[in-house]
Amino acid sequence: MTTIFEALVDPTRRQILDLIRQRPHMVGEIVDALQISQPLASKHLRVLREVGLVSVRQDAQRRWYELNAEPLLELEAWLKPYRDFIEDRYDRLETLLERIDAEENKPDDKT
Amino acid sequence: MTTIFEALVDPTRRQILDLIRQRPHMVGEIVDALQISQPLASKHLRVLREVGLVSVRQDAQRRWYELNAEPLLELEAWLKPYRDFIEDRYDRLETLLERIDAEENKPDDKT
DNA sequence: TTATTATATAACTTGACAGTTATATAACTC
DNA sequence: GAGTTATATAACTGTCAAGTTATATAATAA
Repeated sequence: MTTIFEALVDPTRRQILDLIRQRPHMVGEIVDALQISQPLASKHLRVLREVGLVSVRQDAQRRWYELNAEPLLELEAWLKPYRDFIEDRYDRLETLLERIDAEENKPDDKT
Repeated sequence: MTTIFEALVDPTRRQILDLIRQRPHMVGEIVDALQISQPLASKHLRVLREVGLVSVRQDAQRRWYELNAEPLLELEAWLKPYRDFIEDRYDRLETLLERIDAEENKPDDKT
């Protein structure tokens, strides 16, 4: 089983995703656009299929690959606690700054 | 240069991040918690340092590693257009359903 | 049917990286 | 100082995955 992380670690696969995000592409188009060999494209597309990031529509000999972004929600979910972590830190900083500000404007401040 | 994707592809490194997200950990604690060898922990921590995901605070012989989540914002940024893609599809589906609904309740509907 | 077009797969090569063992560094304790 | 504790690094091994070349499959066109 391949994780979403493994699927995304390869830069060529990320380029493929960027491409088909615009519109479905057939294999030949991907090969031309990314200047890679045809077997390599097929191989990468297989990995992307396996994790459900692309789906295929057959049309004669051609195969149109299109993006299926839903599996990326798993990555979103993974990120969530880290986003919270950042926000937490930011909130604490804000509180600290407010406290300093309050201190500077105390009523008994004689400056 | 290591990308954020490369840093995150290794499950052990993700475990380390999950750990130190709770609170800073020293190397020995990570070794114990994840049941990995000490050199391996050091090696992974090095990678995480290189991409800026952890920072270190020295305390005698100990080194406290803490999370620095900011680099993950790069991943967020990468995800953005894909999130938009999903939303777009959802919106179109909604519009379609509304249209079907309107069709079913046309004034000249004789059902 | 034969030739052609489009894609997938098999077999192989190579490089990179996870993990190991052994050793270095460096600070503390006695 | 000598020994101990905590971590980093060097050198090595094995595995796995990216990329290549050659070939298979399968639909179309002639």
